[in-house]
Amino acid sequence: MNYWLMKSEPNTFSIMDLKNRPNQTEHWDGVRNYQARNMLRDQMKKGDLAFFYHSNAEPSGIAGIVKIIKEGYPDFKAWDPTDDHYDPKSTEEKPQWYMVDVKFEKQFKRLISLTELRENPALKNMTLLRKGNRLSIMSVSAEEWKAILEMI
DNA sequence: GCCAACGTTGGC
DNA sequence: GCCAACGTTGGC
Repeated sequence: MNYWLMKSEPNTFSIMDLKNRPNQTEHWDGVRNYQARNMLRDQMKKGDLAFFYHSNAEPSGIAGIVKIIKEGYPDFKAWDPTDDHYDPKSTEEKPQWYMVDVKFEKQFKRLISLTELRENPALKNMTLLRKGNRLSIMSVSAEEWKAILEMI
């Protein structure tokens, strides 16, 4: 069982949007970075939990938790020329990009802001807080996961 | 294989 | 809107 953090811009897709989806389930598509792709494809397992992080938000921070309900499979939106995330390098025979399916698990009573996360000494080595880290999918250690839950 | 130019992310 | 930090592209 692994823990993760997944970023989304709430203007595009927020935790409330996920909560309001049929079955509270959605594809986590559109990841176009190889490091993040590898985690989606190879490491995320059914039943893993992930923080839903709101990026480019006011404020940015962790809004809640989702569960991985389907492991990595080809991101078919990369094959659709009319889609914003279309990538001609990806084909059905040789998919370049992968996605997982997630299900809404819970929304925190309040958002834990990036500022608060930075102020927690238990999180000082967290990937999210490292300078220049722009990955949209990150691994979270069990210790970090626990420390964040205690901040609610 | 190097690296400059360009594009993107995302905090502020 | 600015810009630092990265990732990608493509000429050589």
